[in-house]
Amino acid sequence: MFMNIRDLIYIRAVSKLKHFGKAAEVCGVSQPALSTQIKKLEQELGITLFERDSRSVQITDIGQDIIQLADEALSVIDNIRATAEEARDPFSGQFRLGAIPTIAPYLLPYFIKKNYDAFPKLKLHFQEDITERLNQALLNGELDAAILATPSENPKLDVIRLYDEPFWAVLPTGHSLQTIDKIRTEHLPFEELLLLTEGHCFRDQALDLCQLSATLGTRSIRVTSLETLINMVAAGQGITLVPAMALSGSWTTDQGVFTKKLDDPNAYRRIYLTFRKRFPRRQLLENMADLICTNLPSSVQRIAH
Amino acid sequence: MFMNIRDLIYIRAVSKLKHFGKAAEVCGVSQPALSTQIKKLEQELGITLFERDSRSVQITDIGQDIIQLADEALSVIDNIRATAEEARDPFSGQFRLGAIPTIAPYLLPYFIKKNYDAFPKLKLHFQEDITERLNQALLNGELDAAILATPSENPKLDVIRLYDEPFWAVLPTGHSLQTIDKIRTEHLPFEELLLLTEGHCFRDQALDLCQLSATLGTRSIRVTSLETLINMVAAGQGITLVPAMALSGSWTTDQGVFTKKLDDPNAYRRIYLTFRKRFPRRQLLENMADLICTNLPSSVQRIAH
DNA sequence: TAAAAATACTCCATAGGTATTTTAT
DNA sequence: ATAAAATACCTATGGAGTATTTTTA
Repeated sequence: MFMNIRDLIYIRAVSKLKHFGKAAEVCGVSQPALSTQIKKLEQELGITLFERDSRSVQITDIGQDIIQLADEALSVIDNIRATAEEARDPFSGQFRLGAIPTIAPYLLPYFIKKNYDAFPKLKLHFQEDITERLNQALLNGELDAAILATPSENPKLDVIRLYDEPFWAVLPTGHSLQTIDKIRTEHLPFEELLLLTEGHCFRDQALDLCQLSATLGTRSIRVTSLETLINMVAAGQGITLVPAMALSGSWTTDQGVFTKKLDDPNAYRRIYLTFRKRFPRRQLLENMADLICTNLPSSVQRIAH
Repeated sequence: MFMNIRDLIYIRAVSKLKHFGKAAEVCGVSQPALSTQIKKLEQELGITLFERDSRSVQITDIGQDIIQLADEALSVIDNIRATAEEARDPFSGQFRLGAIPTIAPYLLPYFIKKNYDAFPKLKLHFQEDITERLNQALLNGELDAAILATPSENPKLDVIRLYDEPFWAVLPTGHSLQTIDKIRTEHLPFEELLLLTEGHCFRDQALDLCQLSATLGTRSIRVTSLETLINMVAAGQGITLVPAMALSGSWTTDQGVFTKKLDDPNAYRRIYLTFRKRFPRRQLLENMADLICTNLPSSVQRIAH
């Protein structure tokens, strides 16, 4: 014996129609079913809601109060259904997307407009941070997905592969390598290599490619953006590597640098959409990944699914 | 499959404890019971409320919204229970009492204070009107009870007998009847009789006692209060009959009238507490009737129950 | 007599229990 | 290996149906 949402619907119907039989019909149940349920509710509450005989139904004072509250409760319940109904569309609601600093400023401009066109009901929120903190945010539910260049090793997370992004060399104009047709990794003067500060995954990826220890390049001042790195190259402070999409702003020799894609099959990184395995709107993730892949610049290689 | 109040309690518990097992314990059910109910609710709503695995439970965005609404709904449900709980006391809430004009001004002063002392939580509302309209108000639920001098013939209504009220003759000082020791009905000069307007039951009761036709006394101007009637007697315009309690204001010969109880076993009227048979707070009616009976002036005869 | 609510009973859907499996750390 | 949720399966409660009775205008 426990008050039921259906009971509230029953007493609301009776209070409106002042007739058990008609109320039962409206509720789609038999008159005895409705009568017994109302009687049970009255017993549970210990009060009489309706004064009734075979001719008429009258609502008691307390019944009036209770039914007003029942109306309130039912309207909140309706609200629950409506809220759920609206949210049932996986392409609606909010979506919190993270991206690392060596991707966000280059990829998102492509992405935002397309995304809005494809999912107009989706409210996108962005967060730019380094891989570690994005992973953290994913795990504690502050983010729904993140665009990373690192395949997560956390078993709670899963990924969709997006694209492969080649590495380009950035050298000061007039550098001896400018005359070489195909620049390979081993051609690079490692002692001149400028890198982002620790924590940025691209730093590790570059070091990895060059088979250098992590301690190298720490002499440099703390650099947290690829733009700054290229500017440093232009100022003759060394050379650097950048991911392909960082060059879509078309750096030219006019600005004191020249750029060349590394002629090396290993000189690329793989970009992933990372998310919690349990994230419920999986379809949204798939569609969003597709959207990203079909709107990439030609400098990167899309991965088909 | 229909959303249940219990389901809302379950999801509230899980959202608080972030743990299905502990939530189940708090709810007093087994973990599988709670798990399956929540899963069914999620299916019914078509959304995921919790992201869960064997290590952790996280609330989804939409889950957060739904649980907030569930909290609202549950608080209204609590309100329903609390309201019912409070109203379970039949001596609380409001009570709308009617009384006829030949009773209300004389009885209620005795009654109000005693009633408040006996039922401090009861909010009394009074309505003074003629019998017919009070009966009407009783039947359509505008009144809970009425003090009448007419035993209701309506089968929906029931009565508790309260007291018998003798009739007194009111005559102008110096009237020939003043010298008679025991005034009997047949002594009265019917042609001098002043009465209330039609609709007042006391008019009919007086006519009935004197075995007069209803047309008599209509020559008089419209009088709707016993006070006025007595003043008219004092002014020498005739004689009248009044119910005993109307004289508790102690009219004296100084004011030009003398009063005498009629020496006639039929010269009284019976007063009833009238109410709908189905009125749920029967105990309150009984106690209120007792209260009235034990606080009457000696001019009337209480009826024991 | 007629109309409506209450009661009696039977049935079945489903909430809940126990035991077990799956999953992830 | 452990902790927790999910699943399987069985039981029992209680909501709903049909038939009938009671009530009252």
